[in-house]
Amino acid sequence: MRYTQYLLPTLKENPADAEVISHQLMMRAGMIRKVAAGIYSYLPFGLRSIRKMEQIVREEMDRAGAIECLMPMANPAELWQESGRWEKYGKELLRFKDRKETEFCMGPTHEEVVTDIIRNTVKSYKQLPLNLYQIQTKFRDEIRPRFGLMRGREFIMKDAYSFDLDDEGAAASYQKMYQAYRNIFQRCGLKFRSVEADSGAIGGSSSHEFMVLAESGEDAIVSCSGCEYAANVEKAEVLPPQAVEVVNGEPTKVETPECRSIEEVAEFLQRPSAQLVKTLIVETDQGACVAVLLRGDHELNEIKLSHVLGCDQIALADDDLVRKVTGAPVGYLGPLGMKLKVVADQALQGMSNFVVGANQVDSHFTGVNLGDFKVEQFADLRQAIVGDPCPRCAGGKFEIWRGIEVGHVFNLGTKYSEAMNATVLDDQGKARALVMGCYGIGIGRTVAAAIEQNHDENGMFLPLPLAPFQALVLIINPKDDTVREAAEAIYQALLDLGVEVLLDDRDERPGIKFKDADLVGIPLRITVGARSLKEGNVELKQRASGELQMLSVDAVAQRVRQLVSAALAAE
RNA sequence: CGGAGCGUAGCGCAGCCUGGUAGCGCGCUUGGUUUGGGACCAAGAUGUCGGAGGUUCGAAUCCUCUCGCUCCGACCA
Repeated sequence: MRYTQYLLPTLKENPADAEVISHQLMMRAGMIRKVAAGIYSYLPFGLRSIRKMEQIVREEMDRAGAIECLMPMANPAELWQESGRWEKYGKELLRFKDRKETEFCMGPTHEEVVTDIIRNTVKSYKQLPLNLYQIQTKFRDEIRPRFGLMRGREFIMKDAYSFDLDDEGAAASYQKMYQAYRNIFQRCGLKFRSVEADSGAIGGSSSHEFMVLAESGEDAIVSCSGCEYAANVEKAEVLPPQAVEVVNGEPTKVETPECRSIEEVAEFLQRPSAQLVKTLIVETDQGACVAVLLRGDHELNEIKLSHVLGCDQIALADDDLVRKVTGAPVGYLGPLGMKLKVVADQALQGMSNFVVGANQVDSHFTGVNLGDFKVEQFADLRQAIVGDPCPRCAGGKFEIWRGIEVGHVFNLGTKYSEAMNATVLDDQGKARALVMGCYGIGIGRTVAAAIEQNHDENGMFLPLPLAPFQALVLIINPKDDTVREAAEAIYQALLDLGVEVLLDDRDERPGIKFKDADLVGIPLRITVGARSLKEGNVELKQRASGELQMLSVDAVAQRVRQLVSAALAAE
């Protein structure tokens, strides 16, 4: 491809609305343009990366035995009503009507459609297992789209759905996908972790997320320093504390004027915050209020709590509600005399003579012990933190990373097959609901995550398997016939060798070309200029490492070919 | 959804408070000089000032409504 015949509109300045690096760089490198909030066009250069990602995914899915199909973006409401999600999905589901006033939605995911296909076409266990996948544009009307391709409303996703007769089969399908996902992100050249995840509202027994490690990641994950355990912090298990000997104190009311936060109380009473207990009031989706006790220096994990309470959603009560249900102002709540149901983090079982709020302005109790009030239930309710002991091995400690969720594998069970009556006959001639799994990869998000992980102050350097082009031939001065001819020869040689190459044949000053080259980050740059050409040489620079090499005009194409092959083979 | 802010040339912004000929930088066009890390000189082109309504002799500027976009809010007891 010749630059002068291509569309690669680079920007010198960052667009005002781009917050994160990948968004800024994808805009500046002419990969994407915004059309509306969370909705982007993929310009030619960006599309090349997207297509590369898709192809890697496609190859690995095929290799794992999945079969590609393509389902429609427009889904009839009928199917969604059948699964019950037309009501449940909420505002993220973009709904619209056709000219006949029939209701539709833009598919945010395709369990309904795929289940409909399978129930209509698969009748016997002999046709199983099956795994259908597609690479397709999804639409989720996110509350707050942001970060460019990282969290758009319209985005490209690979989604796969497996169908098995029983749980063992489903587990095997799951395992295949898990391995395929590891292969995919490995091939992309990304630093990632696969972590245990909460399966969220979708339900199901097991779930793993694939996280690309990056500072800007929206998720926090823990991994063990000593073993393979890794989990989303939402899910990360915390071990119960060591039992302590309870030294029986007597609850004593103390004045704590103007001390509302844990820090203020700890400071005022001259105690570490780990000797304080905080009381949070949580409102469940059923409208009930519950008091939650946590050690002062710990933080609530709402996901864990919602599981314990058996509800989908919980929210911290606002100040007014707190006062209404406890009679006390925020900052001075405590379990003594609490009328609400009380649940406590298991860490309290390792505490004695702690401090709690007195349900009265400017007052706390010291010397409080578990026997002094009633706790409905103790459970693991807190957020894991750095240094927590590993729940799976002895001696391992938690490390915490930030990650970008690029893939998620779920075991769905029979939730959809039962709701939609997708059954096959087993070898006894009995109808059985299919056991399903679903498996997603955010295509655009993975490319964005790769940029988050691979950039410097001058621009991006996507790993070669994802880069739009593999090599760039940069002509310092296209008006110099000798230089231009040498560059053209190299360009042609690379094309003949099957290398994806961009020829920067623009009549621009060298500075501009170098800046653009760094910005767009094509992995291998061949600079052809009069200076080195005098010795019959050109310069080969690797964008990511900065490694520089002088090579003869005749040798450079072969060398590039080798480097490309090596990079693609390093799986 | 709550809170804050922004819509002025392709991009980044000033002008608005205090109403009176719409500006700057980059980019773009033409000519010339330059040419191994975002050059210089000269001459140009480009705007429904997001939209609608109002106040006024006069509105980018003041008022009302509206649309779009961005940021913050999900741990604080």
